[in-house]
Amino acid sequence: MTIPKQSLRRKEITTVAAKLFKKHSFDRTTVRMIAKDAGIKSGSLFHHYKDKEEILYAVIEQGLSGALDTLKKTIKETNSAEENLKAAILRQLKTLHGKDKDAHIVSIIEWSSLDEASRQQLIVIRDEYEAHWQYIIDAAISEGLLQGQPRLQRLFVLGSLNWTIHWYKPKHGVQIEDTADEFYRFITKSG
Amino acid sequence: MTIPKQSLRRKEITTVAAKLFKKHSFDRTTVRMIAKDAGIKSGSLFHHYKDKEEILYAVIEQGLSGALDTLKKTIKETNSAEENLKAAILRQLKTLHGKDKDAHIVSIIEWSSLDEASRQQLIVIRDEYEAHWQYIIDAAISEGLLQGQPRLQRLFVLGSLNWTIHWYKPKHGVQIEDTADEFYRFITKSG
DNA sequence: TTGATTACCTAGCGCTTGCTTGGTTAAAAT
DNA sequence: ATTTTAACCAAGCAAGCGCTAGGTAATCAA
Repeated sequence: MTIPKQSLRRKEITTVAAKLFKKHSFDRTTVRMIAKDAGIKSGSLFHHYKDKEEILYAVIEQGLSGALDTLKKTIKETNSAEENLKAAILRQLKTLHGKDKDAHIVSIIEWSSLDEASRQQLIVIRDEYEAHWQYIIDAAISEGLLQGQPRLQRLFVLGSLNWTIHWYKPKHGVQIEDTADEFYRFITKSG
Repeated sequence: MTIPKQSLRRKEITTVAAKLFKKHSFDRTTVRMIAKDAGIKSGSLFHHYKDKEEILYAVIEQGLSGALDTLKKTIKETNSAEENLKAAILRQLKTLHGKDKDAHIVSIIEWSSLDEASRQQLIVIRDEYEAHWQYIIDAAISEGLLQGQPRLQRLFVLGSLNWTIHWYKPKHGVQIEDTADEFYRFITKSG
């Protein structure tokens, strides 16, 4: 049987899989590749997961949960709407480009590789994540930092940030903080 | 032999493939699916293309070239930097969500499915496309419509627009023009 | 001491995949 | 009238894929 949903070993393998899914995509990553990097034989994977798709599910859950936790903390740690927005932008960029990036990037890119049932389960976390962002955006609009339709503002802001996965390359010299600052000025610049 | 690079039939099949690649992704679209929708047997596909990857190449080339032509026309038709920017935003959204969207969306999403050699060839069109956008952004900065580092401004703007492929659903009632207007206000709003 | 549980391995099955080979037919060119 | 070319089909091969079955060794509770 498979059953053990929260073992340490499973988490390790999930992290290995996240790295591969991000590098090669889900479809082009074979179970043999995952097994090799995890140091086991391919058949042994199915002791931990019932099928390959469950590995993707585990990766995406890890990515979404991690990002949600970070976002929650960020909101708690700040006081004004401006601080909130600034901090959330920086956190989002760090989530996408910091050391735990793999799982979260996979959760964005491979969402459509999940089957409908898995998506229905994970959408709960995703919705909560978006709701927290919406809260930040709404507050920013109330303070006059942003103007316009709340939902569209959130989609524009998050879209720009998420799109950085397609072009941002960390370099020594250019810090992610600089990009975050420039982006904050990009979306506000009213005062 | 394969040789006929610009036949009418090839264009038809490429369009069929674009639709499937957008709906199911490149990897999950089989040559048998493409053949069926094109009304031929799967083996016959290889009379028109040397392998499956060449079909993707054809789709992406179609998508990029189409978008580039449209962008060039848009720049010619307008006069001021403001008109230029407004028009380019609307055209970009129409390219992504209008009737010829498939090939262009595939050119964005499946870029990483190409092998290195194909990418090297197509990067020329892509660079020209980005250069035209940079021209529009630079002009907008000169006029004071935007502020900041030119390259980052372009990436932020295009990122937001391209990200709409993940959420925009055309509805009767809400027009794409409204979204374009709201986006223009989102990125400018200095005056 | 025994029995269950966890974590693996060995070996390979069955299926789908991209692609090939050798032919056919109809139209166009000579 | 004959040859060439373009566009297809029929049949199937080889490779790679996800996944399974049956077994072993170590750990741990009863």
